[in-house]
Amino acid sequence: MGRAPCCDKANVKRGPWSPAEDAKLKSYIQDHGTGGNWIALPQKIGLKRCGKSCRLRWLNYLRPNIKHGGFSEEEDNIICSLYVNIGSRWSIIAAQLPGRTDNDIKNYWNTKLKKKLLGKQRKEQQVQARRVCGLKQEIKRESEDFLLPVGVISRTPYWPHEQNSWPIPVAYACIQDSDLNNQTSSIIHFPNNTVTATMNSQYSSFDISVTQDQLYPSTVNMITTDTCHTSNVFQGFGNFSSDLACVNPQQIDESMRDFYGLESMEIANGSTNTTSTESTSWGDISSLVYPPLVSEYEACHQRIMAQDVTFEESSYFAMQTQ
DNA sequence: AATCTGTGCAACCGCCTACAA
DNA sequence: GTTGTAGGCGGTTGCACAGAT
Repeated sequence: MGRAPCCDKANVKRGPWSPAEDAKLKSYIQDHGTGGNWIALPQKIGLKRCGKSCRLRWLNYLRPNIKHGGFSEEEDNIICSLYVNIGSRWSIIAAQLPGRTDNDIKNYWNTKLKKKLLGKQRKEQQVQARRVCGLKQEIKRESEDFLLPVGVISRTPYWPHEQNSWPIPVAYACIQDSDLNNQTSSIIHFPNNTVTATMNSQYSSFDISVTQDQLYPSTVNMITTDTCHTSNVFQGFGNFSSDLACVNPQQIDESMRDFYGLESMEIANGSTNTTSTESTSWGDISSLVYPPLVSEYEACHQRIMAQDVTFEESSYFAMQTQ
């Protein structure tokens, strides 16, 4: 049968640890080690504490070389970078920061770092909003001067969050090809790359290719049951976003979605759909740590190559590589 | 001076996985 | 193969303190 019960929960002390308890636990572990059995440890040293509580106290507070507070700028960057790449895997993040505990990093993130980043992002958004406003007027002016060929979108496309972090397209077109099963291609030119979206009405799907300086051509395919009016492709994308699964193996924190302009990656029915990568071991994650921009670019590129990315992320990827 | 509100952080809770019996 | 606990982890709670009203 199974092991002996963990502890008598009715007879264990809870709440803050006293200095005497700390001293007892620290002294014993330094002399004898944990013995590989946390549950038996408090009884051995006469502490009326649950073994789990002892373990937590040792790991988060009493362990030698623990650092508290005073996170450096470099540590901030590492935490942010890893959070973007792997989410709230605090123990993995802590493993990259000697002397830091997962609990400490978690608290630091929730109470300070998140707010710090949001403040930074709001400032950037304000600047970008002013830019977008000016560009919108410019595009509108230019499109009015243009003699548009059949199929070219003559309206400002729907970008779910263009007021935030979206890349600004410099040109876009919608082309209907009657020779290819009435496929409709939408081509969006960004300053340094091009996103081509081809709608295949037969299979209710989109083929999206992102080309960046001819170096990273890649294709993703998004199946959808939605319908998309050829004259309104971009509005269609806005709708599809709600049907797409979140690519990251964890739910991206609301604030971070906001930070990176990925709010539209909401998941249908409020579920936390993830891809098959969820249970993947992260292995050596050092490449994800630094420098952030390069690692995010590579991670995103890998996902695109694996056809495991949403349209929004493709655009985000395009933006990041500019 | 008293009360309210926000913040930081230690500790707990509940869940999952590995593994001993 | 099954059962049930230990260990580990992320999310949440609750308390102490500081600053604002």
